[in-house]
Amino acid sequence: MRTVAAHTPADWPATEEHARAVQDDLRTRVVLGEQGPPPGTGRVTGVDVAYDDARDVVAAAAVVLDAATLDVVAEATAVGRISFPYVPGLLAFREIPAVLAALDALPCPPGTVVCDGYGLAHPRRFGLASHLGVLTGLPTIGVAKNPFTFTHDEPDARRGSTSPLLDGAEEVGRAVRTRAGVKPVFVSVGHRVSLDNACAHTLALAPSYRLPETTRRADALCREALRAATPYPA
DNA sequence: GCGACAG
DNA sequence: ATCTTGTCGC
Repeated sequence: MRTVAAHTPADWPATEEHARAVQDDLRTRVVLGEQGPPPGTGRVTGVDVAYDDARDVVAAAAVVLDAATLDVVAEATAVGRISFPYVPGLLAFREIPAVLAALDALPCPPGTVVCDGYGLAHPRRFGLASHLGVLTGLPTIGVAKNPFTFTHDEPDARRGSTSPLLDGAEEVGRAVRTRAGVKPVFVSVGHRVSLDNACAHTLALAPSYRLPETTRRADALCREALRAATPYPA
């Protein structure tokens, strides 16, 4: 497993206003017409990020799984300085530099990338998963643990049931029940994947727990990387 | 103006 | 995200 240094690009937005302008520019490049790779085939990569705000340290992890077996095929981590404060709607600017570094450190192609957070389900329709997809060209989906500012009806209690995630009358994603009787996860399209396919991927990746194996593995790994790397730079 | 708000 | 032990329940 490889650990690399993550660097915030020199032209990274320093203000919320600038960050929003970047989103409004990049959003035009999201590809929505493709269905994306079928679930259970090829590789699927989970990415996640952990923070130590007090020490200004961020750690990202990318974990590649065999989509058919959910076995870990490869892992990489990246450690750096925090590139942006947490602002609802601007999460990508906080997570992306470290995530890109972790993806770059992988020894193999990531396949479809599963993000912690949203894609299209976003105030400007350009959440973390969409942003990462546009920057990498990879198929991406967003799986979030909370409904953010959106509304939804409770899906049926059985595993596999879904209900629309709504911004007013517009379906921006779906609440997906990955475990019977347990709070659903909130799935949205990132880039080059349809919503139906994103939901199918999510279910295929979560046979035993609420969260997809991709995010569970990436979450555990980035926390470990944060513990091992603090403080940074050493 | 106030409250809500992915991670 | 992060601070944090035990505890109730399937």
